[in-house]
Amino acid sequence: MQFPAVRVGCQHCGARNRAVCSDCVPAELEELDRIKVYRRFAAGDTIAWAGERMPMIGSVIEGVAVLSATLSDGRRQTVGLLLPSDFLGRPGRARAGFDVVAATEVTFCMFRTAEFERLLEQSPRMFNRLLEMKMDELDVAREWMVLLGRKTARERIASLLVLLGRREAEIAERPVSGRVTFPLRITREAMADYLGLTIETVSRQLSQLRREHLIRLVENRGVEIPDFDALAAESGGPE
Amino acid sequence: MQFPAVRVGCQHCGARNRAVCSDCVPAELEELDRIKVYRRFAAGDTIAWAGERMPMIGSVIEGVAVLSATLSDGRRQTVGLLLPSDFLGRPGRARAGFDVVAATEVTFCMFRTAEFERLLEQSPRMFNRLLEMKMDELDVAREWMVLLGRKTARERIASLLVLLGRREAEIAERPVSGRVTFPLRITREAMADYLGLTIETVSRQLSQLRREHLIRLVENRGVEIPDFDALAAESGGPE
DNA sequence: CGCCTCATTGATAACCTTCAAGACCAGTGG
DNA sequence: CCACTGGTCTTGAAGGTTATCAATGAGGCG
Repeated sequence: MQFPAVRVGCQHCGARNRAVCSDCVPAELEELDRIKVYRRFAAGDTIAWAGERMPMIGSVIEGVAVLSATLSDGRRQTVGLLLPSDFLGRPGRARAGFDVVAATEVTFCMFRTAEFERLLEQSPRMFNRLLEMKMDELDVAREWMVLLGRKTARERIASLLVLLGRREAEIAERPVSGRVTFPLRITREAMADYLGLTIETVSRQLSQLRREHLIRLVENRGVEIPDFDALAAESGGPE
Repeated sequence: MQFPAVRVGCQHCGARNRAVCSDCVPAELEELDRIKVYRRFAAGDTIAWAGERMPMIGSVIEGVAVLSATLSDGRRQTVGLLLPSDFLGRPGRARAGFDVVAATEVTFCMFRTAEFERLLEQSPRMFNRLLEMKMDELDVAREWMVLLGRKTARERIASLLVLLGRREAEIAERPVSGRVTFPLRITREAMADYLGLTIETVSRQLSQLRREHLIRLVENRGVEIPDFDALAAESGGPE
């Protein structure tokens, strides 16, 4: 299901400093402003199906969407998180490579693919920014391959919480150490799909971390990390 | 250990039609020709360490290199294969994100990072090609995330053999069905690192597939697939 | 209240890893 | 020539981690 969403001027956009448009000059922003459309999706909505045409591409403004693949027998693996300012879509390719699903209510700032590609050609700044973002995504995907291939369930949970906590602190421009608190916006199922686990294992490992006072859970969806570095030490990182 | 390698003119380069330089016009090729250096590495050589400076970036001309991550306790996960024409390095970033290791003897066509970046700025064609290649890498990495997160050991082995068999058939320009034969160039350890398994599990699953006549092994390193589609059906693909 | 989704917890089982032993082969040096 | 060594691979037995199956609880909403 799709809802209309309030359209905000680019100058006041929350994703402005990190999105694909972040290096744009005022003239380019005006152009984007003219062709952009806001789209809001409810939690659970499928935004695009793997293999189907994607008529629009754009940035997440608010909320969380996921990229995921489904095997024939129903097994599912999330292969990417789309958080505010992240870009959805592959310019130059008409079809989606993966399912795109709204994990929470999510708002996109979208463009018709053809129009966006035309602007991209005329804006080396935006083109460059897109390359940077795609290379960042690639690094993130590869880090996640390490998690999926080699980390234990406990380490996977810790890694995810560290990732979300770090992202939260960055956005709030707070130090990423000591006490960190943030809302877990996604369900256990979404966590399991992302971590390559089952919801039961996710639940058990969260409980275990809670029993060890490495985290606290507030009504299932709020996370408090009393000592960020202590949790990070459980995430099986490289050093 | 590093060996000198014969320097070939770009016009006659085997990677020319698929590498980052594939869309370059003659003037750009001349420029690249002037600043390129060939480097050859022996199987097992470490080409770059994660976190260290990478003074050169460039394309694989021949052989296989892998990108991999190592956790503090020695667990290792391969996160990318570099095959001929693939690009190594992240323009704009001085340090390697992962270890780069020669899986076989491998030859690179390399450039000083700064010089390459300068050319990149002046060549929208090459810039565009680089973006395409990075987005391809991203899709491949995400497909592999599905394997690492959800597939069984048997499916992982089948997937790898199908991948290698398909590439072999493509290069030989033969149909990718019926009987397919190719050399396994890599060790069981390299397979295990790529598949997120142990060498024992790799060995057992290969033996199991052999017992079921889905594959034949010739002296441990040659693979014969009597019925490609039958093996593909064991790979746990999406449909 | 009944019904739904989401989450937790327990019991059991499956799969893969770990530990261990041995085969095979190539290279090396006595 | 042969013993010795190191590397690669296979196979077996045992154990651990996670999945599966099942029951229950908590919270939202008609």
